[in-house]
Amino acid sequence: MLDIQLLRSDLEGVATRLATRGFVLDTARFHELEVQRKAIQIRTQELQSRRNSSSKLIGQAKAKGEDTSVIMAEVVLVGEELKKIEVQLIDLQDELQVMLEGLPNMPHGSVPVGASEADNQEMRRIGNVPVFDFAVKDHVELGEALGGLDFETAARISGARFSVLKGGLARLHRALAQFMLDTHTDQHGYTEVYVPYLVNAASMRGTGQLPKFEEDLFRVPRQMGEGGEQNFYLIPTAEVPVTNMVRDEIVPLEQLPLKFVAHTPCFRSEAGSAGRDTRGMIRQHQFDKVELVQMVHPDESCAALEQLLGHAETILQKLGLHYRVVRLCTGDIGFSSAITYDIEVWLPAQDTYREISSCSSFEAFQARRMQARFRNSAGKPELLHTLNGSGLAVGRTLVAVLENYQLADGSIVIPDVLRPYMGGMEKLTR
RNA sequence: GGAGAGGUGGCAGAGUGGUCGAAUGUACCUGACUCGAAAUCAGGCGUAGGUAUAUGCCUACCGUGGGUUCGAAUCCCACCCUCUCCGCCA
Repeated sequence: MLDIQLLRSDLEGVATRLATRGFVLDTARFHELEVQRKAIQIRTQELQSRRNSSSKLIGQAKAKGEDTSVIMAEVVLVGEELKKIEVQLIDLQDELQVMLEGLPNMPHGSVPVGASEADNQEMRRIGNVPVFDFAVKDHVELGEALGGLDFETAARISGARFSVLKGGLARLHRALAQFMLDTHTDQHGYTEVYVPYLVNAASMRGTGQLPKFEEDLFRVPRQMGEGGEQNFYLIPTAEVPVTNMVRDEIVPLEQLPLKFVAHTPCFRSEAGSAGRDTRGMIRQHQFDKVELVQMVHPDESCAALEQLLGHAETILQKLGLHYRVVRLCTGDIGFSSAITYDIEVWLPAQDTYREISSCSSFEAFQARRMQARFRNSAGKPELLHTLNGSGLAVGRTLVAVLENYQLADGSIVIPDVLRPYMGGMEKLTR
């Protein structure tokens, strides 16, 4: 959420910056609502003030045993007008709130201006494109031939966009997650957390998935007492539960930065991506991810993003996978993000780079929605900056390992760093 | 699932219809005492919003949402959450 004070003081400036990401801010409507809000709020507060002081007088008069009928008749009139005008004020404030929650974050000044993916900037390529002296197979072919990847059974159990892993492949998947967690906790200073996979609407609102992106989520209806209904939502990323750990909290300054890592499944409805990436494990309703989350002092968020990106890159480097880092342009960054870097890993069967991590700084956008604050050096509560990034998407990393480490006979060499997690196994064969 | 207790400021904890935005303690800040510190004493110290720039005034906020009332932290209703005991259970 953007700071409404900023919209009030520099509406055109905000509109200009949002325009760089293709968002049209209805400045006329906002201005109109603000004018109305101002007038009605002033009137409401005036009436409230009169009611309060009259009521106080009634109390004093009654204490002295004086007659209060005149003043009480007066304050009843005030009360009647108040009732009407308060409804108007609430409606206006609701409409402003809806508008405000629908506004995306403003891109950081360093983000290249562009309309789409095509305008993203490649920052660097690390490692080399592997060369094969045989025709490479994709991960589906490799996995099925190894007897460890089974989409048919998954379809029977659940449907499309699910997978079943077996034997060595299931273990390799687990090894990857363990390796990532250990690296981030032992070498990068993150605290491992285990968190709920079902969260409430307030948490989804806090990180920005709600109210705008409900169709991307799996909702789990939940009957509460006496006709009350509250939904749970399956997390689309660990970002949601982990970032919301500080919702409505005031973190002591000396505890910053907070750095958490979590390995969780992620659930996405993939509405709107029908027909895309239907083959294989690239785009699934359920996948595992190791997520890095930081809550930092506002002065530190840019540096923290570079560090966090480096932490994610370390995993790929240790696995010996070729990748590139892309800086997303204003037209391609996510709704809540101020800056985003994508890491794309090389997939030889597709002869292309595919996103395997997305690292973002949200500045105060999520913190403002969550009321996640710290106590600054002056002793005043101030909004935190939040960041997160995949470190990495486990399913896609498995795909990358299979495709990049395949041999001519369809077996897979286990990367050195994973062997301790594989009982010393060097090669995955049928 | 059953029974009971409770949710108040950074923390602890009073407060059962009017001078309560809220005692008290503690933490924190400032000052005094001191060579300095501790102790002690004095003062200050919630969040958000409006107005607009005045050390100003006003409004809202005591788990959440409704209601009663001229007036609600306080009374009524519903819900959520926490704790204790019993039952069940991985």
